[in-house]
Amino acid sequence: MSAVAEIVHQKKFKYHHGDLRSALIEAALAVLREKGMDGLSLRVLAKATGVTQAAPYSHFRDKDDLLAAVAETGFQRLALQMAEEATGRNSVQERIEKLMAAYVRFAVANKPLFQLMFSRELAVMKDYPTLAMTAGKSYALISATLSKRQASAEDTRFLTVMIWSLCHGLTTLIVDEKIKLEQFGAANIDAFIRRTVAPFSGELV
Amino acid sequence: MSAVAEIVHQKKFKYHHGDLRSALIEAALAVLREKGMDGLSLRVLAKATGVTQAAPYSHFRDKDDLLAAVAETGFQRLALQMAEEATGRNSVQERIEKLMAAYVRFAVANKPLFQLMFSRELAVMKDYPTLAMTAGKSYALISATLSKRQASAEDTRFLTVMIWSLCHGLTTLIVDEKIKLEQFGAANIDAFIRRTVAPFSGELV
DNA sequence: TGTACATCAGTGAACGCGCGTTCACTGATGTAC
DNA sequence: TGTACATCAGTGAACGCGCGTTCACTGATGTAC
Repeated sequence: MSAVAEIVHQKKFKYHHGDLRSALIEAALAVLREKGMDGLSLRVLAKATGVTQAAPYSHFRDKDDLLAAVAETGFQRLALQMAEEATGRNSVQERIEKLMAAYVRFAVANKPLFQLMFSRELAVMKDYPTLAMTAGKSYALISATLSKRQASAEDTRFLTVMIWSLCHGLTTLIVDEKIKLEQFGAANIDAFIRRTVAPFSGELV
Repeated sequence: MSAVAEIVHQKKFKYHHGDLRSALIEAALAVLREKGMDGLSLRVLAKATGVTQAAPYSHFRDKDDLLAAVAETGFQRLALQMAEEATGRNSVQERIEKLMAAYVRFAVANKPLFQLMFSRELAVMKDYPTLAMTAGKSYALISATLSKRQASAEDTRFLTVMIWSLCHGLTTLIVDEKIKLEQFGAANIDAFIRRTVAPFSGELV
């Protein structure tokens, strides 16, 4: 194969990217991690995937569409991480603690992504049904754990909201730097959570 | 006074605005309420206060400086609303419930402002010492209430974090529309909070 | 009371920027024959 | 196996926009005498 043919061959592969859609989402996650929400523009993503700035429009209706897809990936990973961390734990309290720890850890490790997932802009995106479904997975994990107790469905529902609120509040306060762990003499997230959950542990039987 | 003189007189009052700084903050609050965070630009605020787009720079170093001042106003109002709602209540549990209700209500009534107050961009703004101080008032209100119980200072500190997390989480989940009150058959915020706080009410003695 | 002057809040024009989105197009691909 | 053709992912140039910030300036104000 001649050098020119080789170039043409490369060109061939370059022209039709192969999986630009996934590449864009992956690039978005990387940009979020490195530059935060403000650095996230379609043009940047296009450049990052080696493609013209108009190319993303072949895969996403507009920027919101791309954002929704990124958020959905985020929710999937969050749920996965929570599920993994809680496997093998049988005590309800221990499972809850692990779920919460995974939640906090995910958010801390992916601050801008977490911010995007729970941003108000995204609330408008209930036009994206699969996103809503994926977003519900974390809730479902907590709810399923709590329903192992002997309690009415309604009781479980309210306790789920409470746990999720506690978890989400703790997480956002940490992520947004309104609470500093060191401030409370907590060595790590797990200890801090255990301590914070302690007051109402009686409920988790 | 002649018509011309009157115009000059008006002009006089217009040129030196009088209290542009306050006017800008007030305008910002209005814009946030009506258009949300995205509509908030210095140019818009300048126009809203009837002033040139460069005028704000006489009162604020840059946009962040203005944003910090707006957020501080928000924190002041939040703390005020919380303190007002809790006065006259002596039971710790009742006070906590009222403080939480005020917190949620404030956030729901001022979604974009609340969003700004707790946004990560603002976290970088710890260069604004008075802002940090004002932001701590809500925490202080909860902490003061809880310290009325018979418990160690450390115990109080952790319970404060827990209550604040619960409160803040519940609030943001409601504001960001991840939780719908109706979904849980709650008639109003107070009932919902009472129900959510119930599980660990034993701690609040 | 009247005048000279320093101060500084606000003007108006301009800067450069990155953004989302559109458009007519072209090149690569896979399929039908 | 080879050719014609429809499809559509990606190109490259351009659109209009609003933004934060700067700059030399000017007009109003209050103070010192």
